[in-house]
Amino acid sequence: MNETLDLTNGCESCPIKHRAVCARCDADELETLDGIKYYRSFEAGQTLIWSGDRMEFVGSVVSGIASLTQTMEDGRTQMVGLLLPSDFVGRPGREFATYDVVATTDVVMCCFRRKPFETMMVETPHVAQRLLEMTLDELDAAREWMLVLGRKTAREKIASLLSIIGRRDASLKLEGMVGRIVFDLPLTREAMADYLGLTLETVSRQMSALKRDGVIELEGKRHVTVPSFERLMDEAGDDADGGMMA
Amino acid sequence: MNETLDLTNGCESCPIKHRAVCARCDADELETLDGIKYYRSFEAGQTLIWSGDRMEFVGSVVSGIASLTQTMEDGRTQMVGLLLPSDFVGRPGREFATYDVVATTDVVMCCFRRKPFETMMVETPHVAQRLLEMTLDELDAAREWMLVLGRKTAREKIASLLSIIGRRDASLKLEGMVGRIVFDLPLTREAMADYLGLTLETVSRQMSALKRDGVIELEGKRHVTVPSFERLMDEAGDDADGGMMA
DNA sequence: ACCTAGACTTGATCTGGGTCAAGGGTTCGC
DNA sequence: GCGAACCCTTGACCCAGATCAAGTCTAGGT
Repeated sequence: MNETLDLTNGCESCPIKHRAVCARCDADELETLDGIKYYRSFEAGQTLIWSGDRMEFVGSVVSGIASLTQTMEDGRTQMVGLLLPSDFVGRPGREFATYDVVATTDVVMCCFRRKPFETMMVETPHVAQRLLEMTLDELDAAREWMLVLGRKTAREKIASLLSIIGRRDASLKLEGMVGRIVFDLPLTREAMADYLGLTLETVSRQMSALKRDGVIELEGKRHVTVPSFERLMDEAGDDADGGMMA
Repeated sequence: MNETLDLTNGCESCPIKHRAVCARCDADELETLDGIKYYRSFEAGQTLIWSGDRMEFVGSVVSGIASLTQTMEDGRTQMVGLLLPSDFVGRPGREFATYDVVATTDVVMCCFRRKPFETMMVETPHVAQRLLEMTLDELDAAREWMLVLGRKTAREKIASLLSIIGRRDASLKLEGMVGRIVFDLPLTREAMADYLGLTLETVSRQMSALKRDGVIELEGKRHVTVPSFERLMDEAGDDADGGMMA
């Protein structure tokens, strides 16, 4: 299940893309980065970082999916971020983690030791600016998610999640987000529930309902076909310019 | 109701605190900033920026409270950010707003024209780094709020909101967050509901319940006394080291 | 003094999604 | 091939919070 690690892809996934940071972007600097940058693999289900742990590295996801989750003492958990390839993990300047980071599928990370990374960041304006951009994108995503969590119905929540995953997945293959989309759900029903603030039973019921109503087709539990992305957006309540013409 | 604008406070509220940006931090540079930096007042209820509008400025809140809200076509609204004094508004590098920004109370903003601010940001590493820090803080706050929205009960949600406002308000006056705290709620019941993903009736009922149970005391609708901050934290489900000893 | 409007409270009722419980399907290891 | 461990589905029931509907309280305005 663990794909072979492709270093070229690793580079393409790198969100930093700066010669002083990403060795793959400028191979002749590899020497000076020895011991600062390294790859690391995690198995599905493994917790990469526990909340409260000292963070030894920051880095970006090369392949696979990880998630940030918060847990209350009584066990209620909420996923607060989904880390897809090229997403950045870790907060420069903060020594201890404030969320659990869990591998949802098998994951390969491109890691940098935290301390030297921080030093480098101060000296390299490019990187701070790139990180700022990425952080602002994450903030936007988090806020979009707050609307989903606070105001949407269970059905809309599921449709929203499917459209996010579908969009991100499909954007690699096509432009324009119209018509048929096919992808594999990288999340269990329970993980979906944790993301959406629902129970896994409700997720299951709503998936069945969306299937019954022809919004999605399911092959097995995970393989999803969306016949009409506009219809899905509609169900999500996002209505991205959809439904304009009668 | 609009307090007299105190420029000294304006400076202290400034999150940027860089001589090339904040004229008040280095008065003799004021000349060169003419036309770039300016103050602006808004009345309670006024919408500072509409989602989709071109953003002419970025800036920080000097006094008062503003909020970021998202609205669905059918009118459901969710507050996705609360802007207290010193918080930054606007996304450098993005031309159009993605949320409504609404003045919850009368608000004074310290504004910078967007274009020159962006140019300056590229040339001044300090500012990008400071903005990164602030954005990371906002991201943390947003994620904390996702847990609240997704997994907490109405009573816990109210307690969480009160503890956030109380903490931020009281931190100006005392350290250590223990015992009695007194503050004025800057939000209507409806705004609280929009923040918490509830209806205003539920907010009202839970406020009454917390009062009945002695967690808070109310004088009028807005003046809140919290006899025991630990108790409030407990109600919020945060249990900040509280309840250790039987 | 009276009127109006906005902010808030409280009650009665309804319902979406939670909870509890009993299955089914697949994929392991043996 | 058989049990065990997951992951998922479906049904029956219940309850927290939404919805609908009166009010109350206070601050202005005339």
